[in-house]
Amino acid sequence: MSPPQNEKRSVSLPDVASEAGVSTATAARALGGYGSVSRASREQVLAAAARLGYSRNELASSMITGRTSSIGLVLGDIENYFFSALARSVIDSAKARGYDVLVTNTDENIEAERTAVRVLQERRVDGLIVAPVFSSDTAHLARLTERGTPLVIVNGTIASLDIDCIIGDNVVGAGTAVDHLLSLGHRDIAIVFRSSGMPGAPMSPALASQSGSERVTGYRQSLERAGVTPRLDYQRGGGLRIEDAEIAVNTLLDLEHPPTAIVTTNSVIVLGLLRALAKRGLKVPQDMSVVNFDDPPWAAQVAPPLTTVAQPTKEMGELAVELLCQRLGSDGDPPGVHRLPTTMQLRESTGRLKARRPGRPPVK
Amino acid sequence: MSPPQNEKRSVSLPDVASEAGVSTATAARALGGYGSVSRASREQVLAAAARLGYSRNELASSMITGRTSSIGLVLGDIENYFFSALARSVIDSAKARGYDVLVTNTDENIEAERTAVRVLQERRVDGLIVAPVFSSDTAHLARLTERGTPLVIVNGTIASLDIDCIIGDNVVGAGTAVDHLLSLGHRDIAIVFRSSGMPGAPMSPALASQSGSERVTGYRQSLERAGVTPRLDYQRGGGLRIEDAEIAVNTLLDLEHPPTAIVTTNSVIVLGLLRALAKRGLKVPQDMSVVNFDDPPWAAQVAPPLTTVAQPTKEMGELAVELLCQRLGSDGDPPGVHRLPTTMQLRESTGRLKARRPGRPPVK
DNA sequence: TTGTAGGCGTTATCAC
DNA sequence: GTGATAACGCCTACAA
Repeated sequence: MSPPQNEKRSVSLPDVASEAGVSTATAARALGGYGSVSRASREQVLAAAARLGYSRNELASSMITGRTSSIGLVLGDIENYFFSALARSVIDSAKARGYDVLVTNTDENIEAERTAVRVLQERRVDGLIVAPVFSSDTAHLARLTERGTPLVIVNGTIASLDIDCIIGDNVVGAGTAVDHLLSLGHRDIAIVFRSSGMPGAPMSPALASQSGSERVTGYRQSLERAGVTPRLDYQRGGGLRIEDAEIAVNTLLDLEHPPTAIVTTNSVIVLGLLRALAKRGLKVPQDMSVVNFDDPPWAAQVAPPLTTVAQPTKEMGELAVELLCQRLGSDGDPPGVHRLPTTMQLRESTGRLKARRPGRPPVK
Repeated sequence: MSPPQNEKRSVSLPDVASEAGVSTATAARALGGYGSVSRASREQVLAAAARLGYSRNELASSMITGRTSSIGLVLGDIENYFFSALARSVIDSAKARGYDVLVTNTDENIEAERTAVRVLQERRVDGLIVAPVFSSDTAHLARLTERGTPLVIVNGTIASLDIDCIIGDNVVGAGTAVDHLLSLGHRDIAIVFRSSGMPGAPMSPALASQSGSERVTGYRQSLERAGVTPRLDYQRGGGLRIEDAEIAVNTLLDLEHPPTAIVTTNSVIVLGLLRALAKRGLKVPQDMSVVNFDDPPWAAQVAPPLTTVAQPTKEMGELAVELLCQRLGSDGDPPGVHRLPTTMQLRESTGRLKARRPGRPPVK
């Protein structure tokens, strides 16, 4: 005798309609807020819906309208500050425009990325924002655009597709970081980048992400401008986890001629670096200067506060959603690559190079 | 003349069926991997699907089967480490069981929570995991369970509903933190908790979340056990943002008799605390002992490494998904409250109380 | 093993 | 303003 007879078929539009004494069409119009409905009927329908505990089935609605009001977000590693900040920004921006977000984590695994894209497509998301694992292995992304599903790339570019790409100015950003270290007298500058291979492995384009590669490029170019020849053994893959990065840093510290400054290409790597230094009792910046790519909230609060290259994560997320919505509305400028500038946050983890040998006074 | 005639109707099951020269039923069976299909037909269908670039419409499928293979996750603030770690855990666990996750952020706003729950329900998620803003304002959650939608609560309990709740042992956790400070000789111990009101406002149950309130309770009980009367002006709401927490801490530091130790109830608040201390040149732990609730990866890497009360975020997320899946399968134990133990991470941000007045040597 | 036909819950298109 | 009715794309008895 109770209306909410659980575990049965849920109350649907015809139920509401008959309860309100109108047709399903009228009920749909009243509940959907479109077409024209008389005041009286609308109130009848709304009351009936409330009485029955009606909940509109978005699935059915989407099947008809062809849109789900949802977008898919495919990220590499949501534990990395860059991606979590990006996720936050995308979720907020999307909500402001009436979209929900389906978040997927790939762990920088191309197979996971392919699966994610397929599943999201099967869910008929209206559009996708993807931080791609590779900028070359993109058949699954090409298929998306062929089907006409709007796609925006973040933290990478896809040269073969005519779509919007948003990426930080990694070459310049890394360059300014190295320039800064050079200006402090450092010459033995290393870089530890996120890589999919074994931690400690030397640089190889296949191991690093596009962003990572670009940052290494900026690093090299800056050194070469200063007349310093980049050493391969100063360019190490730091793996994906804090522990991996720690191992990679240790291989650097164990070199016969260890670096005096290290650039890290993300916030996971830098934690491994700090851990490795702490375990050896090495002080920052006295024994080692450190610059990190990305500027998480805690960077300013560690001791010493970390000098970083900040990316405009919030703007990137907002722009991604905005561009996606332009495509959804089929208005907007032709797609292209959006390079967003980075900003150097000068704090205290970088110091002037001191002479290595005791007896020679530190340069002042 | 090209097969992928964009902006048209996408290729659907009947298209594949006719291309393969079989009925839609056979095509559906071949693609869905159920029923019995002859080897020959299956290959025909699969080939046709690949040729046409077929992508199954999960929406339509879900309408028939009644399940979407997706779960909704409603969180307070994904920028807070606790929630982002929880999200990561839930997303991973859910994927392992074949579910996608719809993540929503409420910013601890009850209205946003209501909307999120409604929208997710309209999307027909198979179940929901909610970190509730309030443990009392729960009509929208009650409606869910009435409809029969499985629901698991994290970081809170709902006494009025017979559902699974997962929550850290906040009273005990905060108690051990304060016990530790007491054992170091501290008596003037303050606590700054996440609150929705103005930063710096004194404790009020309406301002703090359930977890926050419980942590304050543990704090008070520990003090009282030690014969110390809790002071109201040592219990401050820290708002939601780092900047708010900084303000709250400043009101503490400006007291005529400021505390010698501070407990913070989450990782956003503690960053505000560290910032406030740094700006005043106060050293941790020499001038101020600090314990934080939650143990983000950077806590061990700041200087000094932070003493924290760690929650088992990974286990919480896994358990939430597991319990939800039990409800979905309608097997499993009767629902109840799962209190997960916290673990104290003793590091270096807490030190023995020094005498305040110069002249008296610090206690050693 | 295969095909036919009905239905999931909504929106859209018409007449009325 | 309102009400039949036909889609949307798929699953699933049931019959062949």
